[in-house]
Amino acid sequence: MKADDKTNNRTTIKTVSLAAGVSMKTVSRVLNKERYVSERTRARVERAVADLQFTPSVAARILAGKRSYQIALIYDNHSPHYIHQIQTGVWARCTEEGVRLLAQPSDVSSPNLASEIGGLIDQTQVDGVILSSPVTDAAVVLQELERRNVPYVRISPGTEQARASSVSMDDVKAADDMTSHLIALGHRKIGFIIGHTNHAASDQRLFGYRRALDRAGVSYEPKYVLPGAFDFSSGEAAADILLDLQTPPTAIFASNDDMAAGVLTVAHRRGLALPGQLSVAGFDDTALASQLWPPLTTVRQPTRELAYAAASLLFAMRGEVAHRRLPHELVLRASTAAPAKA
Amino acid sequence: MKADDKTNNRTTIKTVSLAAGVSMKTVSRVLNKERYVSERTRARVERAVADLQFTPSVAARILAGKRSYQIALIYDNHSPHYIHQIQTGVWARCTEEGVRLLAQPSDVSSPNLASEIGGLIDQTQVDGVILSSPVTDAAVVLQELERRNVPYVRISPGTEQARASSVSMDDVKAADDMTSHLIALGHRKIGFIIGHTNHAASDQRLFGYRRALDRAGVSYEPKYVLPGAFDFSSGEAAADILLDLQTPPTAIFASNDDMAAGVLTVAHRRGLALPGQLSVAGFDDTALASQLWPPLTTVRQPTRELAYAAASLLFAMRGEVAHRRLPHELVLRASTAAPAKA
DNA sequence: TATCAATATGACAGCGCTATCATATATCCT
DNA sequence: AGGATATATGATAGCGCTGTCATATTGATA
Repeated sequence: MKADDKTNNRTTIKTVSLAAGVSMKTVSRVLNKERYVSERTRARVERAVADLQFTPSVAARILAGKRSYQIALIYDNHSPHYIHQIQTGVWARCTEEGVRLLAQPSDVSSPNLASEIGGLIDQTQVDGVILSSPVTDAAVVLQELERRNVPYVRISPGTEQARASSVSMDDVKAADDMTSHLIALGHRKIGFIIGHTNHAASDQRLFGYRRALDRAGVSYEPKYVLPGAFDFSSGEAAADILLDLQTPPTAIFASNDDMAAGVLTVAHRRGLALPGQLSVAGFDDTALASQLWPPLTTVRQPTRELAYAAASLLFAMRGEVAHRRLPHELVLRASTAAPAKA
Repeated sequence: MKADDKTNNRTTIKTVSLAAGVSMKTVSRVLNKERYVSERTRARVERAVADLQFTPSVAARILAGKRSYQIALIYDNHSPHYIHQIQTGVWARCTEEGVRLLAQPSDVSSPNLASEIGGLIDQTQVDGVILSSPVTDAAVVLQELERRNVPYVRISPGTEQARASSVSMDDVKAADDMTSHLIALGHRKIGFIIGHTNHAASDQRLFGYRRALDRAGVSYEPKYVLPGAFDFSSGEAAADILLDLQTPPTAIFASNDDMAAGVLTVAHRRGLALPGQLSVAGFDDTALASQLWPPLTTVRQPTRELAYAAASLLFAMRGEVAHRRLPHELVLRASTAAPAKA
């Protein structure tokens, strides 16, 4: 990349101060909405800023001040749709606040995760971090952030920790709701595909499934519960096993939509009538859910809203720990129905 | 967000220079891989850097130097999957280069698009920009970047411009290939759903479709060609119209996978046997394509690779304009087959 | 009117780097 | 050997802001 010849005619705070007839410091005060600036002066400065189309240099602000006007979003998630929602939500809130967002993909299984994140902080001096699952549960990361005294918020499906702020939804309740829906339709043999083990939500959803069965007096059958990894192919694999059972389930509840899509594919491949011979439910309400056939019954996870709320929490942070819980919603589509008579 | 008490014990280039027994400037030279540093000195400095876990402050570098070690990726695309691929590709190359990536969602239809981007550049002093479709074709943006002398690369499906570097795939050829595939299967009545009009690729794909028909001596029927907007519901709408025709097409080629998913849904809803009664083809090979039923025949667009190549081009830029074209690939799955006998 | 706090503004240092220029040493040629 | 280069290193001045401290200016209070 060619060295860009910035022939020093940048508009700086000095240019503005000259134009407005005040000191640099006063311009700085206006820019930062500090107290003790008279209305007249403020107006004059704002005028000059607008006329000159002045935009302060983030670099200089970071170097001189304590704030960097940047926060980082750290994620390691293989669902593009989920990440996109998270990014969009956080970004929206950042824009309102005039703060820049650095998106930082990472790898929770990397041995030097903590030092990578430490490096990021040193380099960019971000003044806050938002963590999305499963990085929310990487102890080394939390430690690193605490050691460096960097405020952070966890977007954490289902889990709250006393030490750090978080936003979450009630995964247990959501899975319970979905399972109860299937039971209400008349299903008694309900398969369940667990999510990836490094996501805290996976346990929560499993627990919700069991709780609903329990309450309804439906016996829990370990053979109906299989591990998955939140991806399409693990959904296919689990579905094949479930449908090969002597008494296969009449409904399968997958811990996310991708795995549910895998179940649908297997069902189609086997020529099953859907939803008559097999009901399928997912979790997340990704774009995928409504584009499948039959359209997928699922749980709408308020991802974008969670992300937005997380950023709000970060900006409002004053040292204390806070938690926000956002409501989920059962989205009933055509992939679930009463089981066919035996 | 609480003001982070940076109790000034930051490791700086000065700390390192003291430890290594050289001047600050020499440390800087090593950091920037400049010439004229002896092997012995370089080793000593690198040692000190490692020992102290030193990471230079991006802010100070930007302020002092000409480079900012940051580039921006500007996009406005409603396909999370596409954006994710682009981000991942660019990010990978940036990481190799030690450059930070700012992701900048934008809105091509916004009247102050140019000034937003101007502001971004002023604020962050990015030393290069990567544009993804459809921002690639927003004239105001290109002008703004040129005016400010910021190097940029366009990730531009199908279009090359003499004035700016770009990476692209051959959309015309790809659409031609797919259409030819359908013709080879025996289809003569082939529906086509055009992409969103603000994407340059849309025209290209349409042209490829026509060219293939032409070459094969299949007559072009305007009634088989409908507008779309690259989203699921426009695919559904177009499919409904096409399948309501007196002599409906035996195959439908949609300009992207989302619209193809819409076509599949309509076909299922109408109880058509797939692919016997209707072949469906998409474009992009998003994750969706293989998760639908039947799995979708589509064109694999090398999105990630395009993004990676775009970043490479940007870093290698020395003022001259360059173009790279990457190969696409026909992905044949179960959604296309010979038409059923009439 | 004198005294104090609250309000309003500015001068100036310095954040952590890189650019520029000066200087010192090694290597080459005729 | 004696200059002319190429190589290697350092001293110093900013980059564009914000923090700190000093200095008005006002209004409120006794």
